[in-house]
Amino acid sequence: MPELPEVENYRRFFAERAVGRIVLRVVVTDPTTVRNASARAFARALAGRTFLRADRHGKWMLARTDGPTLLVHFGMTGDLIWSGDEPPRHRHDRVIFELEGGDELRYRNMRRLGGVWLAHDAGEERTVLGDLGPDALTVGRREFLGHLARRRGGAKAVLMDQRFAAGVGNLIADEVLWQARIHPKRSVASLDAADRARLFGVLRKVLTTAVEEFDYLQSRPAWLSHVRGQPGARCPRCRAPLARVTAAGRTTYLCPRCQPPPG
DNA sequence: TCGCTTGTTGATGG
DNA sequence: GCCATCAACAAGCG
Repeated sequence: MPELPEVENYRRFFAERAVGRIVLRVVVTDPTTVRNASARAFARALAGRTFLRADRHGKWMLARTDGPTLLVHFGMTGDLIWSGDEPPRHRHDRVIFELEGGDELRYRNMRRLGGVWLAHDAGEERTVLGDLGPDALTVGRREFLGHLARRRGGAKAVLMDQRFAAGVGNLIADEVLWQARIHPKRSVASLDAADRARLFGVLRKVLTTAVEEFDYLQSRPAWLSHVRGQPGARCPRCRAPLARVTAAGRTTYLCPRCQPPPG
């Protein structure tokens, strides 16, 4: 599931359910999910701690405690599960936080892409998160355009580069480029001022909308995402059949009429 | 069996 | 050094 909008909703969910609560015990059912500590050290470091705040940067969730910070990446299939919504544990619940009062928060991930890390200070946090660009939801227009001016390469590759703007994944990139009428393989160097301004405005609009409507894939029939991947799908704007190509190494859907190819 | 999946990283070649 | 591509990781589905 998770690109920026999903992770932002996980963050809000975590803030509602876990912030202010004490961790009684941490159960690691899959040690490979804990990435920069042993399962035992990870569990011991968080036991007895209180979750103070939940932040997000791009696709990362950062859960602050009165001890170390818990860093969570959801990969392609990660999720947060609350025991009150789903009492029985599931085989893909790989880390379980037992909270004071008897509730559990569970990190579920079918595939093992993603995981959890601990950071004991700001330096460790930077090491784990890597070289992330500004968060794609909150980046300002000036900073966005400044970063864009220094980049070369295809528009989709740049949008999805976490060093450019953190949080944009394969689906959001397709949606943004389709709404902005920019071909995914178009070189960003070839974009004129109007293209760049449109790209920023659309990115902002798509992300803010998707964050507030968790089921935007279903609830926005005028969006590309609503029909993306369906056999025989047509452009919601002009009804032309969608094209399927590979760009930036990922399956990409676009409208050949609305998004004219480069050259 | 093969191909595909909303992610990231490292190797490789131009 | 930059950029594009591909394999690998991983588990499930059609």
